[in-house]
Formats: sequence, structure tokens, C-alpha cells
Amino acid sequence: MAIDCVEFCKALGDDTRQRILVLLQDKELCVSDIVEAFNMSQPAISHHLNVLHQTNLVTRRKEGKQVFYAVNRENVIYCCGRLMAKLDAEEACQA
Amino acid sequence: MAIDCVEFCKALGDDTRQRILVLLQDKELCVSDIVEAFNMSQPAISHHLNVLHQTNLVTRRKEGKQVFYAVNRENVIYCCGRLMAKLDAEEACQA
DNA sequence: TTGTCGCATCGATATATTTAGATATGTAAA
DNA sequence: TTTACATATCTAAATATATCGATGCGACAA
Repeated sequence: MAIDCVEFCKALGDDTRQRILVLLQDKELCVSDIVEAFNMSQPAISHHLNVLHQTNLVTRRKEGKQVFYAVNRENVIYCCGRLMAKLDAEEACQA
Repeated sequence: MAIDCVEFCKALGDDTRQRILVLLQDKELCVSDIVEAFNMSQPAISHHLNVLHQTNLVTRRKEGKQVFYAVNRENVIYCCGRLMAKLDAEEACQA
């Protein structure tokens, strides 16, 4: 899996996207569920979901008319690890 | 120390800034040293150093005419930890 | 088929970011 | 003082990003 630490941070460098990831931490949600949680238009949410999906931070699953998103936990962990390695910050876990 | 995970990621969401941090990993450097390492104007580098300094990712030390920058390793580690905790990605260290 | 729902995409606008050139500021040397 | 140097700040332009309303498209129901 090709990881770009800059793209990873760019994807996380937005409050809405971080909040979406936190929201998806426990449970898979469809787009309209996520839209409800934000005071923002559906296209705006779709845009952010797209950014998260393109960086592999979320997975997408189609079911009927709905599309369910979930955190791609494995890749989030992997990217965090790569970033820490790049920044030479492995001790972060002990904090 | 007040940390904002979004600001942290924004600061890291730029290739030049990540490269500056990597460059400063081993040694403290003054602005002109950093400018030399990049194909970019001095004001542009100063801008990026300012972003890194405002997010506490680098320290600044004045010596005569020069200003030396160094990684604020402690805070980088702390921010990485906070980000991982927020993303529920503590296992990243084992990777 | 027609209509409706859920979501993505398009087009446009507002805002933010990056960058360079010009200039200001501060420091040290001549 | 005058000069040169190192860096920061200002201004403006180019580019990227976030956002909305409108529209398109696929899936299901009537």
C-alpha cells in the first residue's frame, strides 16, 4: 500500500473530516446519517467522504440506495505509524 | 499545552514543511541553511517556519544575525500521541 | 413506466494557502 | 555612521480548498 504522509496529514487537516472519523469510530454510517450530524450540505459531506476514501482512511459499502462508510482502522494505524517513523516520534505511544 | 489535532495536521499537511522537519531532525539549522536546501525563496521558507513555530513543532533561537530552528521533539511526540488517541490508533507503534 | 429516495457530480463562489518580489528590521562589521 | 547581511513582514498573484445549489444517476417502489 503506497502511503504519502503529506496526503495523510492533508486529509486529516480539516475539522469536519476529523469529526467524521471520530463519528465513524464505533459504527458504520450511511451518508445521510453523517449529514444529520453536521450543519452542512450533503454535497459538502460527500466531498469530505471522498477525500477520506481516496486516502484509504474509510471504506465504502453500497447497500441498496445507501452507501455505508466505516473507518479503515488498519490503514489509519499504518499511516500513523509511518508518520511517527518519519518524524522520529515513536515514543508517542507511551504518552 | 493546548493542542489542536487539526492544526497539527494542517501544519504537517505540506511537503515543504515535512521536509523541513526531517532536515532539522539531526541538527539545528539557521534560515539560510534551510533556504539552501530548497529551491524556494527565503520569504516562502520563513512563512513555513512560522507555521511550524506557531504550532510549536520547532523552536527558535536567535544568535547574532542568524535565527536557528530545531525540532521541538517533545511536542511533536506529544501531538502524535494525541492524534493517535483521537483516532484510536495506539497500535501504530508496533508497526 | 413513473416517481422518489440516497448519493455523487457539476458549476460557481468564497475563502485559504502558497509563493515571489519588494521592503522593513535588527545585528554586526567597516 | 555607513554598509552589508540575515531574517521577517508586506503586497499581490496564483493556486487550492470548502461550500452551496442544481443536477445527474442508480436503486427501489408504486
